Amino acid sequence: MMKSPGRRSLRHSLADGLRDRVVAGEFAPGDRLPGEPELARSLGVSRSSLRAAIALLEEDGLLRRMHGSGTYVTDRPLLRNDLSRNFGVSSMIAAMGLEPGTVDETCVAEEASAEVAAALGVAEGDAVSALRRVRTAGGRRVVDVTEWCRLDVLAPRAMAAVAGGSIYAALAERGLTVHHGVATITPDVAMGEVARRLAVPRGTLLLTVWQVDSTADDSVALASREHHLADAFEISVYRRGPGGGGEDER
Amino acid sequence: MMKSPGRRSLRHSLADGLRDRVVAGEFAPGDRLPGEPELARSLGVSRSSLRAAIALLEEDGLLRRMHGSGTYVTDRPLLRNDLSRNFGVSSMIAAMGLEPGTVDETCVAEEASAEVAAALGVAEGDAVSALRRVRTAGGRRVVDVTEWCRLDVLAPRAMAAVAGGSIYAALAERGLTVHHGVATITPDVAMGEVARRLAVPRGTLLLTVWQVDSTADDSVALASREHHLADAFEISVYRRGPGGGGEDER
DNA sequence: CCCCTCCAAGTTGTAGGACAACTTCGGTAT
DNA sequence: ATACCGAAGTTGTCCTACAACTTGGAGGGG
Repeated sequence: MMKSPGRRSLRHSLADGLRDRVVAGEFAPGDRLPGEPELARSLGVSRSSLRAAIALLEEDGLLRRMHGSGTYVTDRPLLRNDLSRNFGVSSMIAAMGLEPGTVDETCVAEEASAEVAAALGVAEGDAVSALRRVRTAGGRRVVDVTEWCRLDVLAPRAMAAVAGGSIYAALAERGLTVHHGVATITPDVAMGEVARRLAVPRGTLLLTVWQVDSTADDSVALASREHHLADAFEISVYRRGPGGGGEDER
Repeated sequence: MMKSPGRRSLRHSLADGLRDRVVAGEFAPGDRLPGEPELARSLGVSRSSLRAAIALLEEDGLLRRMHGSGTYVTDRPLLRNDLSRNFGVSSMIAAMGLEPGTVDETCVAEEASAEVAAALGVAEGDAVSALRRVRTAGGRRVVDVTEWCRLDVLAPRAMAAVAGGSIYAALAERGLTVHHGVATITPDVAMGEVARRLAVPRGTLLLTVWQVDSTADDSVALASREHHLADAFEISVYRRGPGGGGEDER
């Protein structure tokens, strides 16, 4: 039938549409959705596709299906900062209702550290593009971000053109849409340059997020390190299982 | 057709089976799986159910489907500690190849703090069951865990019977299988009692995980706070999107 | 020999219908 | 009032067919 939005797979478009309707409040938490046959008819798609879309949202924890009963909206209010979905610091800040900003932005070509080199698949010491900036929320410095790219992916000049915007958007314009990433979280304290950039005393508690982003074909597009002010915002994760990952649990 | 394992929905059983075969190495990272029709026949299920199972694993980041080409195993090596799936500290420790242990275990009824009360849905100051213990990995103290329950869910006596085991198992025996949870992560430093229990100097960096676990019908079953030693193990998260959650990204 | 085009086979994506398994709720008999 | 039963509605699974897409190889032209 209709095939208006983008050309991602139909079930993803359907899932997005349903997600929007849920967050818009059309279906309140705890409500039961219309039956699949009816909903599929009203959307002009087959029940198969609709079910695939619902499965995505169920996996996200937004919906919950009960055999013989119906499909319900989860009671859980939307996570303030769901680390498994929200991408980009500015969207996290915006999600809290604060005005995102950028200061102290510098962009250079630098030699890759061992860690960065391993992530980007280059040799240690090779030149890579690096974009460093401090993100502000309502004028307050909250995150110190450094992002690294291979030179052939985004030259320093192109990286500098990002200018306060999202580097994901710049990559997407070059046909490199980030599909997923793996983030590692460690506690930390502000020292030296980081403390100065964030304008906090040495020893201030930080949450450091080291992340490697890849495209749909698993090629690494971006590596980044974010130093978050501990009290700036909460970082949450929706955890599934157990029961989805094998029966260990001694 | 056959319906051997458990009686969770078929697609979840299929997903578990496939996941096991992948982690067992039957399909190496980058490999292409057999076609859906063939795989469905060999498993004795319909292609619809198989597709639903594959969709789950794709959402987990384990598989990747490409229209017209095939279904591939993700290159990403299995995350050491995927916070969005691994449940329970002992399984995290076991996943690292270390021997999990428990020391300093105490179980009492105590008055609920404001935070605990809000999570469990009781009034502040009401009595709740509390289980506190230190988890060890290979003999080293790595996590200080406190878990709270409503009295009618798990009485202190029943909670004490857990004795070094998983509280999830104890809950499951009472028909309360934990279906999902929401974890909030903050950096922290060891102070006072926590430092003493973990046998580290004051000021040692910690990663604190506050978590609320719920059953399939969204009723809260358990709240917990874990103080992780910063250098004990890495905590990682697989992040999907962007493109799955609406087009913000200024 | 190299390169380009085109086609055929194989793959995943979607459609649509049928039935099974399950829940819910109201009616009915006890 | 209570227990039982059944009809209606819902999600779960199966089946077949076709559309959309990718891949690789055959074949021809340079």
